[in-house]
Amino acid sequence: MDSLETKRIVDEAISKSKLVIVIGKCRVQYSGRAASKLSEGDRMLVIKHDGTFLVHQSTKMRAINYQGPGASVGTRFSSEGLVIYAERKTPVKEVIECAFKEITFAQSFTLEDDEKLKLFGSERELSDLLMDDLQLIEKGLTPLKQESKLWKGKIDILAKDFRGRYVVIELKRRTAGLDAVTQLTRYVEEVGKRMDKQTRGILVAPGITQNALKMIEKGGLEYFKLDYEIHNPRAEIKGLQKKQKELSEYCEEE
Amino acid sequence: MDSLETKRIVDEAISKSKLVIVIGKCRVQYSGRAASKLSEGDRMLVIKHDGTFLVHQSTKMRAINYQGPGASVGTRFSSEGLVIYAERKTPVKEVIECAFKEITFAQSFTLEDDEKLKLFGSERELSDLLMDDLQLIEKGLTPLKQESKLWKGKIDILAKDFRGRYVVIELKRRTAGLDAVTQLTRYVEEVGKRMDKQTRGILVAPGITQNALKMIEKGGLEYFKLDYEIHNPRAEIKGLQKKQKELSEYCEEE
DNA sequence: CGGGCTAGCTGCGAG
DNA sequence: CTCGCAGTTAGCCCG
Repeated sequence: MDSLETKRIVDEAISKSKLVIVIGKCRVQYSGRAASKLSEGDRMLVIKHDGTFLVHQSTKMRAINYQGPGASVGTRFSSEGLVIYAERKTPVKEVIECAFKEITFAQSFTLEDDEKLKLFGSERELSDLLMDDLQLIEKGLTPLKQESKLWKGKIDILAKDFRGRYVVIELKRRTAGLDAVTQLTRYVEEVGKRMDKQTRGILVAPGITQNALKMIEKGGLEYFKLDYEIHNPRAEIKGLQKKQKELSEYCEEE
Repeated sequence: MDSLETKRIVDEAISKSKLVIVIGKCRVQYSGRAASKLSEGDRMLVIKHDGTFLVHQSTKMRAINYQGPGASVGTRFSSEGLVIYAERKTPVKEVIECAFKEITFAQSFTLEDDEKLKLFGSERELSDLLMDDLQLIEKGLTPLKQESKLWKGKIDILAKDFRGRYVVIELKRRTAGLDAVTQLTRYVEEVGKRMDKQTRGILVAPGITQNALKMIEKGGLEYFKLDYEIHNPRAEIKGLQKKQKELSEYCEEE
């Protein structure tokens, strides 16, 4: 396909806010938050009307090189042929350039689409379900606040147990790892200092890694296995299995 | 465009391991790790030969619905028209279905591309630079091990200072937040327990959030501002500014 | 395979 | 803008 014709197609697509696809052999260069070079090969370039600039290889989900929404796209000719580029100034100056040696295909399209994705089984949905019935986790547990903000971060659910102790609940929609435990630790530490040394912390997740569980136990925290099913169009909590460590010591244990 | 013809194009693309693009008005359903519904609208569907299945809307970088590499793709006719789907069994059963009401465009392409991206300015590259000259951070600092594996995770750089104290270094290529500090805390805690209570922890990053800095200070840790530039084709450390808190107490301070 | 972690993460939402 | 965090995170690497 002709470079000049391709340039016309891309320029027109940009001015008319259309989506444009260019397929061909190209080299890619990027410079900004990081920098990269990609030698010649066949790729699919997609440019959206919001400035999104995606260079896809023949495999993988993610674009190998890209520019996010807000970029300004342009075309020019170099000694090598047609160069399509996208530039962004904020938060840092970034440039991506795609130099086409051969062009297989180029066409623009109008996409009308106002629909938003309805997603089920998100952490927020599970959190709402738990807020409605914390008893599922433990009898006597009453919700205080969802998304409670501390300076050390944001607590998923803050509650009080039957004895009046604060309970920090960290919820994960999938297997929890060390990061989840450190998060919980951080919150429990702050609530404990600000409110009450007796503050408890419960990690609620469908699974947990070995090391994370070990850390939970050493840290005097608790883990609750949460089984849920996504019925579509909504999630539902199936059953809850306790695995509670006897509240004992927050004091260091070797 | 004709549905039957589109089906033929997609089926042929799958069997011949080609990339195929379908553009048109469609509804999308997904079920697996989560579930979702997307009402009718114009979208671009991209299917790669490795099973990657991407449904793109007219804006944003990320596909609104997708299936990763390894999915098996197929087509069928329903009462509504052509349905293109992708299925995966591991790690959990997942299905995505795209039901086309109208088809604007459908075509397959062969993409030959063996090139890998060369990326500069990655955390690993910065880590290597630091290992070569830890003196930049502090005189008398000598490297012990990179990517040292602990029980509680993986330390970026483990070193010893001029007094023989262990120093855990956590490196971030961009502004560090609370998560980076908790990570560091986790490592310092383990090294401190296993090796030496005097273990220090240094967070090295080009920036740090207010709360993260507060947490660094309260936790008796240190922060070093790392200025680097990516010259392409490699990163280079520009200057290093110390902001060291006098090593004082690991004991709790209110 | 799981486990831990980076990512040019992206995207969202609150301040 | 910044900050904190979820994500069908994806992708990598190492046991």
